[in-house]
Amino acid sequence: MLDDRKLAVLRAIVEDYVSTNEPVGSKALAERHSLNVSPATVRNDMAALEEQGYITQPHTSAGRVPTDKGYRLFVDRLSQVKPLSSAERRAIETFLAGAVDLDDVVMRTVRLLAQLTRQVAVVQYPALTHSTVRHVELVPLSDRRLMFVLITNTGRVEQRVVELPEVIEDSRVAHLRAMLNSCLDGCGLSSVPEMVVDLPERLPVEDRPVAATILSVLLETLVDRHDEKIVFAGAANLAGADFTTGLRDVLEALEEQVVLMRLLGETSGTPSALTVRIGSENPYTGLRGTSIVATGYGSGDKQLARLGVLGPTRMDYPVTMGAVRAVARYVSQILAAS
Amino acid sequence: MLDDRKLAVLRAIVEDYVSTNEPVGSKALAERHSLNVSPATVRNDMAALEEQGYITQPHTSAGRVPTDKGYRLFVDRLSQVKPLSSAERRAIETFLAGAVDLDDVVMRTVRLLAQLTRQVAVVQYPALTHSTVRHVELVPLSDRRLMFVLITNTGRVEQRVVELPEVIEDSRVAHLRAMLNSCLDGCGLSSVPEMVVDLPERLPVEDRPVAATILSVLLETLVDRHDEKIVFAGAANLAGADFTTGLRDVLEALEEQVVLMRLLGETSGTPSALTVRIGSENPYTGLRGTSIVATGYGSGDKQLARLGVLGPTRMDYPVTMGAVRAVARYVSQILAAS
DNA sequence: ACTTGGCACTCGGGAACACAGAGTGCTAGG
DNA sequence: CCTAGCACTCTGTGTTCCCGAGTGCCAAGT
Repeated sequence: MLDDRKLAVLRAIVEDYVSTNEPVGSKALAERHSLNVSPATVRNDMAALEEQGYITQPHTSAGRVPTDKGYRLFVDRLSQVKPLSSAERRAIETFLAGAVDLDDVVMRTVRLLAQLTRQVAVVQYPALTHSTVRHVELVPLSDRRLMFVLITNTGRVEQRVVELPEVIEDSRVAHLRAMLNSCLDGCGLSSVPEMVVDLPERLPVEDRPVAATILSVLLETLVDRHDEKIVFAGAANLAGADFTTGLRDVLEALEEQVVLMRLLGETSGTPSALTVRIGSENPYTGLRGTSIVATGYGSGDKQLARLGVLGPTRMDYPVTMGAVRAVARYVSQILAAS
Repeated sequence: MLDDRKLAVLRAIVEDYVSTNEPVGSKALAERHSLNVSPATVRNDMAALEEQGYITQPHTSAGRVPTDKGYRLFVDRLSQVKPLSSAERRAIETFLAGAVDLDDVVMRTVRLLAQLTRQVAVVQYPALTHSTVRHVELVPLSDRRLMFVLITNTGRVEQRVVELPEVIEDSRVAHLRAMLNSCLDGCGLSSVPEMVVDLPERLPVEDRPVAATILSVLLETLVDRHDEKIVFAGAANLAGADFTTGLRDVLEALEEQVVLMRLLGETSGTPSALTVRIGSENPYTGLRGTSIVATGYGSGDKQLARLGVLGPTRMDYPVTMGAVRAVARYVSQILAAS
């Protein structure tokens, strides 16, 4: 059905179209790529490819353009991820190494990725869910309010102000703090709720209301932040490209946490594998015309979160995939080290 | 030189051009606005206004368009800030009231402002400089590393990992923490350096190297973050407009912290006053064609930071200014209350 | 002295049109 | 199964033409 040469033709079409942004015709194809066949032959193959929906022509007698299905085949079978140059690797390394805290790591990552791919980069903050508690801190603000701070092993810090049901003096706060820390230190955030359920009973009866209040805020924090924080950068790279759907829709989608979330995708299968979503495969209507290349990252074996790149369907997939994979690896290293 | 009617004509031109986005001609002007003069008279006035550089025509015999100078006059003398509707006020209030922490406040603010003005909103995080220390926390991570956390009265949290020169056990950490807090609690960040200068001497000699390390990180934190964090939202609102300079430049500018910083502007005179920068008055070349409306905000009398809106020169200044002013006030309230 | 109506003038933008060129599909021959 | 040739079909571009909005100026009116 699709012999080797037809595949070669498809590959050539994708490559040419990506680099020129113009529909590619049979003659140019036969010349530029060493197919060793005549344009007429190429035309026959193209007709077959079009028949099966891999390419299409914008209007009669213009060149051919890959369809989403064509890109899909290209990504799955005709391309291989292109590794970065060693210069690029060094650049990544030094750039990421300068980060001072988690915010900084994420910010540098997203900018780096945007610059590397010349597209829009999207990075999700490391999930709380898979982190462990490193420290819990209670800071008295006034006699009826205190600030609750949760520090995780990935360097993330969550903070909330808690209104207390009663006045509480510092020594009791200190005691509570000690209890909380001894109970929670090192335990996974997902197991916090069960660890904490019988905590009030182990406290003197007069401390229980306060403890309950604090715990409810703690649990709320864990739940609230289940919708994780996501940042993006490189919107300027969209300026040149033209989308079927209009630039506005794309920008709007980028500012919706929820949409970004679904874009990066639920971990499908192996978390460290590259996920590619092409055009209409996309869950969000405003983003037909764009493709997403994403992957998970995380220290060691656990996947902490995901990052990726969004660009026009007409993108250089091998290069983009290479960049995404490389950046994910380096970030994972950095996070593991801290 | 510029009698009342000429000013009225200028105002009418600005208003019409802003709402229609098309050069406005003498006939339409005389009709729509009740100037009670003939088109010919209007033409004479327009000629005078053009002579003095307040308006210009894109090409011979098209309507007139305000110049930057024209907008400037309009803003300074011909318009008055338009207050928000009470519905809008309520919306602001409820939307901002739901914020749980500082990040949340800033995020909600910037989105709110973008939505309200249908333009790009820019918000600077409350400056560390004018805040005071609420608490300092030291969290042991391993025997040679600890996390240093600084909490300010505006709810901002700064964190750094500190590599220690020697192994240190928990009791000494606790002692250091107590010292730091008793010394720094409540004191303004700007005065931290002097407060801290003689601290090592008040410690047992064996703690001094460790204390010095921590203090140097503390001071570094204060300096580093002098370049404040800035966020923006509403980039999608740029999609429709066309800039003389190209959308790309605008988006690029928005991703440069430094540029944004200068955009919001150094506090010129009264911090709570509205600053308007129109087109070429702008410090950054890529942003000719855009105007900025900004103002300071802060709890009480101290200005903490600035926020504002960026849009095409052709914007509805009275409405935009009203929205910026209102949001700044509400944010100030929220911050003061927490 | 200012306002007004009249008038000739200027341009930009859209419609109509022709044309060159790229690209195609088809068919017949190797 | 590949190839060469050929007729056909488009798009994009350049040209021309014309309409109309809008102007500037002038002379007459208040």
